[in-house]
Amino acid sequence: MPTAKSERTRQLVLDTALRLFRERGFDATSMRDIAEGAGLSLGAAYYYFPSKEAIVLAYYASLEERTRADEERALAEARTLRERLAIAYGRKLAAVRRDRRVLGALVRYVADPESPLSLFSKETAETRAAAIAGFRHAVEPELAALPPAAQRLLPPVLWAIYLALLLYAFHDRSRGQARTAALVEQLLDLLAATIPMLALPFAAPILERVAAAADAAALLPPPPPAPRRR
Amino acid sequence: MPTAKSERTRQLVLDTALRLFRERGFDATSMRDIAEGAGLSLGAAYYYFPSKEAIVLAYYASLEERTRADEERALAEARTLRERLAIAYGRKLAAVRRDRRVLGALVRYVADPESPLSLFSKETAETRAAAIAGFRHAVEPELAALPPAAQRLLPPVLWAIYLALLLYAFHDRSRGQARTAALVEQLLDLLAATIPMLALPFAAPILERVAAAADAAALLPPPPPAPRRR
DNA sequence: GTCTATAAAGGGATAGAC
DNA sequence: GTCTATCCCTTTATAGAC
Repeated sequence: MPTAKSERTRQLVLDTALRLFRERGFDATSMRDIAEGAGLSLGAAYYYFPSKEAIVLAYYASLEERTRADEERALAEARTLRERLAIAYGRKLAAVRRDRRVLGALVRYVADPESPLSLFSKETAETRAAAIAGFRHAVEPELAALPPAAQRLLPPVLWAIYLALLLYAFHDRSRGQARTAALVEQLLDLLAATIPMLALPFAAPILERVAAAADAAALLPPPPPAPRRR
Repeated sequence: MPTAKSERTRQLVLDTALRLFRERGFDATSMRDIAEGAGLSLGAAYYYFPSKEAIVLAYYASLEERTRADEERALAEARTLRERLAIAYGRKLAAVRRDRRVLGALVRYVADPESPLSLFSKETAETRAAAIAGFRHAVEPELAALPPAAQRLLPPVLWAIYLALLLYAFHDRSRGQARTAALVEQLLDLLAATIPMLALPFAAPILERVAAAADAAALLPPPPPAPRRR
């Protein structure tokens, strides 16, 4: 059971690390710098965080937690599809905007097949599922009108688009990430216009094929969300 | 000017490193191991390669070079769109299949905004442009029939799909990468069936919008490929 | 030009004493 | 919980042999 003092020290290490990361970048900040900045020994810093990347991960986790409730609330009030998508995409991109350099340190791990932090690892399965569920939540009202294949495909596809957006945002050095913002606006227009079109007859056979391909690759969450008639 | 002997030694370092990378993985192999394995001093290894990642990069470059001509030849003989896409996608994926662990060491850099090896860095612009040109080459015969927006979009989009496939392949631990192979087959069917559909009237407005969004984000190669009438 | 030998700076991570 | 001491790593550097 962590004492209050321990919790304070941990927070001190975290805050110091984040400050240094923001000032100099992740790679240019050593664990020795962090320990010294926090007035601790190197060993003490490692007592709280098993590795340097774990510090960034802790920051990411707290960010995730803080935005979740925020997002739920905003979603409940949103009226149109576009508004709901804007919320789903906007929240975490805002965090990247504020802290591109720090969160960017995680990017290298998410694509690395050997890393437990990888996008597709067992360790991140829960986060992944939660994120996809978030997108499902955002398009819930539209789902019923879509064919079954679209119902299964849409949330993971929105998530994949989100990953691509994140990648773009991390590389976006424009002022205030203006480019990312412009891209998101255009993307939202596009999605709001095209998602309803998935219900049109010509889309069905294509969607079936895409779903079949995704299934062959084990890319979709296994159980189709049991469509029920009332 | 490198002598023949120097070239041999360099190759020896490269071969030894690749052997060890394959046996133990990139991270678990130290430069000391490589030097020792090649019967050289540590300094000699650094004489040939400025860093450990440079060794993997040299391997990647030679791979690229060897496959390029191969691909050109195969493309010239291919008849259908599907065959041409199969060639464009198949070659490098085969290399990943043979050497997932080694090439996987590069994956962490391609998404890292701070790395000069990043997908979007100036240093990799040439490779990027060449890859996109390769996909343009593969769909050349179809392009003329498509609307201008589709002509601009298709090659970079095929390249983006290729990146996603690579990501999938690097994480694919199934035997002989059977999953990736299955996914590619399905994807080829899908692309061969849908690319011609881009010429249908209903597609034009959507394509225009996508192109506008991509332009706002500076995602497309600047000059539209000057369509000329004969 | 091609190396050997050796050292040292600076990093991440760990062991074990207190 | 916190410390010091230590290990092993990458990378740079240097002096000199062939």
